[in-house]
Amino acid sequence: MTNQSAASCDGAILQLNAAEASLLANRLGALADPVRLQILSMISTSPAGEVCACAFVDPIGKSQPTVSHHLKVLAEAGLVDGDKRGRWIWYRLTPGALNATTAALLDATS
Amino acid sequence: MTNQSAASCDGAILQLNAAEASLLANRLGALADPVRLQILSMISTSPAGEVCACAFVDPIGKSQPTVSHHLKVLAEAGLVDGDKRGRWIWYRLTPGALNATTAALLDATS
DNA sequence: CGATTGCATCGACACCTATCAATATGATCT
DNA sequence: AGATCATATTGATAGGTGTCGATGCAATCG
Repeated sequence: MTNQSAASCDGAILQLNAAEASLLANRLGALADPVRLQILSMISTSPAGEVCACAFVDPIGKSQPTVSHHLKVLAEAGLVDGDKRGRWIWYRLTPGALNATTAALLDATS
Repeated sequence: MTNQSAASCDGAILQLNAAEASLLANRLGALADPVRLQILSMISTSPAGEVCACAFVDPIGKSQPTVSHHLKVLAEAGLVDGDKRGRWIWYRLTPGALNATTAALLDATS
């Protein structure tokens, strides 16, 4: 192989700009936590499609403030939506949000 | 509505145990960074399907050690694979790795 | 051989994040 | 109204992470 060091490192084009990459990274970051994945899993497998906030603490084994923190992260990422009914808040998955994120990821990586 | 606080918070079952959740969270964490997403994007859109490590630094605008760090994270997550040829290391996507992660995520959230 | 080049590693730093105890808030029950 | 309960917020802390300059290492070049 001849020496073509300059040419060897050309040809790669930046498809994803920094802003788009950060946006997608943020959405993926909201998913990259075991507690949040367990929360999403519990909601998705719940017969009613919604779970009371109080129902996460015991199975997941974290404190109530910690669970509350993760629910907030998920809500701010648009992955879940809380509905206050009486003293309780029922969380459900935001329709299409998860699929949108995975689709964006697969799209960004062709 | 009568007071059934105890019953109100039952019925949600933990599907994803902590170990499975951590494993998936780690894989997602490897994706949850703008620089790493840009790296994956550049490789995926490269005509040859592989990109020299030196080709990431300029377009992404981070230092060489920083890029090297992110390539290591991606490699340890099994998302990319580096092939040393001469003085250069060519990175390509690990076939199926991205699809496997998104599939695991969608599966965990039914 | 010595010089150069591509990449990894190290050390340091700033920043972010997960976690919990304590407390606040706001709604319901008695 | 006062007590109780579900949830959020605050404050503090420990550990993780992105970043870069400096340096080391291994391979190629001259």
